[in-house]
Amino acid sequence: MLKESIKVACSNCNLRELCMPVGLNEAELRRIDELVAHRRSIKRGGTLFRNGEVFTSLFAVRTGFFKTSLTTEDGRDQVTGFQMAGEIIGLDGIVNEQHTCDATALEDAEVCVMPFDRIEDISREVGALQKHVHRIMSREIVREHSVMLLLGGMRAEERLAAFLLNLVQRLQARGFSSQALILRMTREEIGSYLGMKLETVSRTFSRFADEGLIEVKQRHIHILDDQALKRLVNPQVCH
Amino acid sequence: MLKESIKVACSNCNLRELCMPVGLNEAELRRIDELVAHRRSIKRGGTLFRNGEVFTSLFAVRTGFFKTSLTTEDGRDQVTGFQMAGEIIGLDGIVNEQHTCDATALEDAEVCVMPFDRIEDISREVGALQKHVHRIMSREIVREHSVMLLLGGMRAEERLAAFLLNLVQRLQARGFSSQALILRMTREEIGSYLGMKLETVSRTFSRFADEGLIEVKQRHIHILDDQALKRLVNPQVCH
DNA sequence: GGTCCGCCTTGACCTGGGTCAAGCGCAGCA
DNA sequence: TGCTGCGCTTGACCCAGGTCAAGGCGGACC
Repeated sequence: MLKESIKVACSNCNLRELCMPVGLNEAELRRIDELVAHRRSIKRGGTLFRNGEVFTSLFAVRTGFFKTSLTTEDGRDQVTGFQMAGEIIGLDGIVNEQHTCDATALEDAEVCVMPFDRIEDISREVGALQKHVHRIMSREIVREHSVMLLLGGMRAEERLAAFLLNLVQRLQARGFSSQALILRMTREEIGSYLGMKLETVSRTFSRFADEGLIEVKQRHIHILDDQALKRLVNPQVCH
Repeated sequence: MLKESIKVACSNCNLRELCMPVGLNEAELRRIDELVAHRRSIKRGGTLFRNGEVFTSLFAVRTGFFKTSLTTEDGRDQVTGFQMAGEIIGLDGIVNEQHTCDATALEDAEVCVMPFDRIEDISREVGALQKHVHRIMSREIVREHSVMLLLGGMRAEERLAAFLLNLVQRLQARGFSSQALILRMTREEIGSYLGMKLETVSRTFSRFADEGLIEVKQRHIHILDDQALKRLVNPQVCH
């Protein structure tokens, strides 16, 4: 819960092109800099918000890694997403001004806090921001469509392959290797996200390793044959 | 593709409270009336838009019933939602100005066409509309979370029970019976949405009927014991 | 009124992945 | 340096739901 009052400026943040609209003029940039009220640090295992809490702000991940999850009354829970630097958390809270999931840090993290009424005010003046907010929400909707495809129609190995490819692609967009990655979540969390049990996640990793597609050492994954993974997700059209 | 130039006005549409913000003053109402460019009729089986088409407008369902679905390159497809009167279709297209799914009419239907740049223009002036657009998108995100929960963690009978309860609740909000409903979609489409095969949908309906929870006659469903259905979805917390 | 076709139901069988259980290995801590 | 516990792996077994196959039913069209 600790808040830092360090003056922050999106205009010279190195994640700017991930969080913010591009092509702004000087005046618009200054307005955008007012978006972030402050930053907030969350320790590994801590929560950014919890289901039921009142919604006031969106959060942009600056460093660290989060999961969002929902828990049903009868105790099952479902991971709805994993968020890394530059991604926005909290969109679910807008509709009823109340968060409908938990956001948990999977490692020590820092976020930019953007009060939503401020976002609304500024985006009424700065068209590029308005457009940007719409695109971010639409992107989330499209992402969830692809998760529905994954959960609804794919087999375990297809799901896991799609998951790895997606992670690595996002990491690459952030300047990391496209072969090596470190999983910040447990097998159980991966399983929850992908609709399978942790044992199945583990077995499927082992199978991929046996077949030479990846190397697995704890949470360190090395992708050896991304083409094969891609073929798994999208079995070539037979003709 | 036929377009009608009948002058339409949201301000006295009987679906207004479903599609539009409430509590507007006279001037705002007039602005809102400019949102809908025209109406469009779609015959049963016809498409409102298809994956890949350029995005220009959101659509509000006036009459009829739609499904949205995605098709992978290898031919599998996933129904991502069913939309009825008052609901908004097309949000997925905003992010890349291109639709990412197909929207198909499951019965003869009519929609209001709302050019998105017009929505953006007006919502920069009318705060209530801006808020409304945000809420609609957020609501879609939350809905998809609950579908992920359903696909990720529930068993076949829980999914189908949740599906029926959701449908009937939405119909009730539109003034229809909370006991009787007519399915507008095939067993296969239900199955695709719920991540199960049409045979399993059929068998599960039959099982519900045997147990006296519902009556099934073709696509006519009569709910006899909604409490039991609710218990299925949310097995009572044991204590 | 008959025929056709799409949609649905039901049965028999099979299998992917869930369940249960045992044990391993690394990180943190005394 | 050894202990403890969490996260992970692996094996054996089982079952929900998928697959394949054979009709049935009702609405549309001749």
